[in-house]
Amino acid sequence: MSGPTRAPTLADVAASAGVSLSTASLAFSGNKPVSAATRERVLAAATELGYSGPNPLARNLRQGRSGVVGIAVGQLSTAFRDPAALAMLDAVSEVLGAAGLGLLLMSDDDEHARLPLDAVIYDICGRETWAAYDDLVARDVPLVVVEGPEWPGSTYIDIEHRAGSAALAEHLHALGHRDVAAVTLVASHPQREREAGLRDVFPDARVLGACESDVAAAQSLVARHLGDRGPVSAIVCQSDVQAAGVVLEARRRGIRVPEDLSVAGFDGVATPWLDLELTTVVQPLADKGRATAEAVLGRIAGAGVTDVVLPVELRVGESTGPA
Amino acid sequence: MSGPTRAPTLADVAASAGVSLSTASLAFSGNKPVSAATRERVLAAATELGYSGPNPLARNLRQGRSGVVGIAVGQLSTAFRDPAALAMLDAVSEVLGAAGLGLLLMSDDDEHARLPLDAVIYDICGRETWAAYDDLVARDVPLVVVEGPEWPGSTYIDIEHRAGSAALAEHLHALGHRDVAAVTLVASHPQREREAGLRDVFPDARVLGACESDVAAAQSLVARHLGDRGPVSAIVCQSDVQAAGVVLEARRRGIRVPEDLSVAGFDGVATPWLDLELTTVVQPLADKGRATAEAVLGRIAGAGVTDVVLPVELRVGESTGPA
DNA sequence: GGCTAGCATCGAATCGATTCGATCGAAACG
DNA sequence: CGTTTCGATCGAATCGATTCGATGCTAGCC
Repeated sequence: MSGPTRAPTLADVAASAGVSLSTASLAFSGNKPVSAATRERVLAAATELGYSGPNPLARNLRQGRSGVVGIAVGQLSTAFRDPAALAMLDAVSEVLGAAGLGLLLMSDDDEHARLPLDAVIYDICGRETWAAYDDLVARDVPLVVVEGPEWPGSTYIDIEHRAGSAALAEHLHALGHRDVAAVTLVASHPQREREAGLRDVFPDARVLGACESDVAAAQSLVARHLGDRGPVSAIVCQSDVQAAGVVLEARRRGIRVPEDLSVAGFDGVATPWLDLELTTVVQPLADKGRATAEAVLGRIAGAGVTDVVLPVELRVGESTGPA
Repeated sequence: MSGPTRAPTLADVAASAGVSLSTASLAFSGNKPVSAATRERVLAAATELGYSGPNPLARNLRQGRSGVVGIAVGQLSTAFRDPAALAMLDAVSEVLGAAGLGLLLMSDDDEHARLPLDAVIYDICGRETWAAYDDLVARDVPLVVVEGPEWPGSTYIDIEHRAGSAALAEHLHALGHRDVAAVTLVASHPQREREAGLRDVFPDARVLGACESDVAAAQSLVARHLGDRGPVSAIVCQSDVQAAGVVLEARRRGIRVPEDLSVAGFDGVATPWLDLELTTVVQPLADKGRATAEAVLGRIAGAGVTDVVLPVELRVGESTGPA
């Protein structure tokens, strides 16, 4: 009938239903009881006017919350290439989704200061600095840091990097290995912890080099550096994906795993393209994600900071054997 | 000095700087010129009061935009297990991020009606129905559908499924193959197009079965059904990840690729854990992501619907050979 | 019958900015 | 010198809801 008339608001609905704005609001939100008849009338008026529910922007302003939680993951392209990151993300999303919160991806080059975030999850992915951090602190946005360095005021979720790494090292030591090398991730807090665990058993373990958690990256790293520093009977990696790359590259060069070289991973994710089961340190990825999400919910609800450290478990597979 | 006083607002800053609220606003937004001296004064007052910039929730209400774009991907855990999805996501995020927009993950079980979204990308991932769709339409949220069925009012981004699939089929036909089977994705619009392309060349090609784009899923599918329906000299898959699973499973059973069986994929992503290059249909994943993001920007800016169909290209690798 | 409870509803304040139109001075111009 | 123009600033309206406190009305109780 009419031209491009503006979208109806709750006030229009209230007027059309013959009730006050506040009653109409209550009919939608259910925050206080409204008689069934009134609710009917309001909803009918809404349908007739083509009103599709309260404007979330307005509600957000009034309530001071946006319902959106950011998750900083460094570079998107590399962060999710590892199934371990996905497993955790999945659990985070599940818990937050059930609470009605959305999850917003933040890659660290972007300018996110203008977005309204109720909290931010900082999943370090190999970086210790992050441009937006100070800004978030200034804006009083609750922060939950996963496997990062502890920061004052932020909740801290972690796993037993050092103990897990040491348990794996002891396993190798018991097998008779003495010349052990590591493929590491780029410098970061968890990386240092893991190296410390390795050195608890092998004080002068060598570092072959650092690379991302990526099959191809590990392959080319090993290809470049395997012969560099004398004989090595075992290589420990910082992810199963890296370990898979090392196994594949070793085989390509005629080195048998585990007969000639033992290889170990970290995480405990499935590697279906590898025909042997990796020896690895299994971390509870889903638990980590859930703990992270629950920490977020707690912080949003105003609870204090409660850190979590989750246990890991050595799983001996077929990729390690006697020296 | 004082107790838990409420966070300062722009009005406080304006008062402290001795300017009007509107001038203070302009000093931050720069939407109209403000003298340098005034801006200095406002910013100084802000610093002193610990004001961390205009509240995004308030700005959002006023401007009617949230700066957040949703992306629906079905199940998170399965959607991003394929590097093709990640490559596209990466490009989307890059373009949207540059425009100051955030990307919010929507898994299809969640209730996202309460979130303020400026637009939604619908990356089908094998599903044709999606609970929130009607709601989004009712709320007039611009929709961009990637590889989905066309829906009135939504922008449509696609690739040449049928032509690409047919080109691959012709390649196999030229190699002498006559008994060809397909591993498919679950029923969906692109899946049907691709089957049509296959049947343009092999009218009675068989479907071994459908599974997700996942190495392990393809392996077990092939393990169950390879012998089911007589001899097959070539298997076409709907993703390189699936194809990798088929290659690995074939080898496990002593079937050589490509000597005994030709295997083809789709997408053109890297499969570093496979020691042979797959024959595949390469799609421009980054272009697809960019086109999607640009469509979103256009729709948010109020532009009309402009669909995009991107070309694909056959890449002959080492996984296909003479029948 | 008078008094108290309790439920449904309403009016008004509020969330924190952006932005339109008006005003005021000073510079530019003839 | 009078007038026009333009830039800087201000006041007030606005975005669209939620929510607090007050009011009216009905029912229950002694």
